[in-house]
Amino acid sequence: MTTTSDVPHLTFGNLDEAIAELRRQGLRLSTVRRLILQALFAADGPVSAEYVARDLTLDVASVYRNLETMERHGLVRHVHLGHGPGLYALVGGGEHEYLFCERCGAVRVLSPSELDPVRTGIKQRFGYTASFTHFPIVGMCADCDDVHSRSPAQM
Amino acid sequence: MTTTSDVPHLTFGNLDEAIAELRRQGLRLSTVRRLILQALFAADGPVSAEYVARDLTLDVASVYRNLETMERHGLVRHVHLGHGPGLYALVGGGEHEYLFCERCGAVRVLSPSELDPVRTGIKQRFGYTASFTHFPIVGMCADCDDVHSRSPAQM
DNA sequence: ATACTTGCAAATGATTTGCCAGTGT
DNA sequence: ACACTGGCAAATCATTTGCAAGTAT
Repeated sequence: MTTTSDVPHLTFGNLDEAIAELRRQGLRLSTVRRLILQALFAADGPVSAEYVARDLTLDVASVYRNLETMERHGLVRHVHLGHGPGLYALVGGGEHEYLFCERCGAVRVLSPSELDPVRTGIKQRFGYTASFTHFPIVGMCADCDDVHSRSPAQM
Repeated sequence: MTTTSDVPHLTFGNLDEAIAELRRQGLRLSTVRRLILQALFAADGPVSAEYVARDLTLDVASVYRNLETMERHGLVRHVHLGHGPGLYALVGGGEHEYLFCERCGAVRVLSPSELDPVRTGIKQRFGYTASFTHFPIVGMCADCDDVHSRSPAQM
């Protein structure tokens, strides 16, 4: 599986901005919260609560609780790429919509503007204002499409 | 919450066709399987395993097992509309892609051709061949968009 | 007759909640 | 000081698996 987002996950310019926002939201800055933000900031894509907890030797429950709190306050967001746990990422600067290849697992992270033309088409045809932040656009990436049409072997 | 699919969920022309396909797949027709197919056929949209089990007084495990088997054989498919259990529907004639309003819960069921223009746009821009059968297009339906822009009250 | 299916119980994975001790402001 | 937060245990929800008895072909 290839991750097409070579650019490190764009979020707040730096950790301090995220922390500032957290305070602006009236949230306390606990050690655990700082650690979680650091972890999300360092990650090169969305990660599971379990991963964060294990990585930092924190209780998963605390991690879930904090992610949920920070999500309610707009600092964090989670996606579902297929089955398995939800994956969390910092909200911030740029990218938070997803294309997911169900064959190889490739995740392409996009900034909203990149999907605006698609969104416009959907709005015009169906009247829905679509968002691909919580569920990705699922499909087959170009590489897998090729492989797939060359070899008749089904997935 | 409004279900925009007024037309009964299109699948196989009738139950017998689904059963014929089941046999063609080398699967046995047990009482439980017939009941499940009937239930899916009668439903006006995708339903949870739990719902089917409760409705028919069957064990959820059996229902899951059968749905999974039939899904592997292409008779059935499941979607995730938000959190909560997966929702199952018969595959067949027509409609099995979804638009889901995350505000009011409205589900609009579409046949693939209706989303082909959207798919084409995605293919051209990103090289992905998208499918909205497993995850819907999530967004805000026209009604909710209106309400939302009129009243500043957030969801 | 044989292989596949069933219900029931128990296991698993993801996430949530209750509770009391500890910490941020 | 006081309200919020952390860890730990237990609960909950969705789904899966093991197993012995029952059923379809």
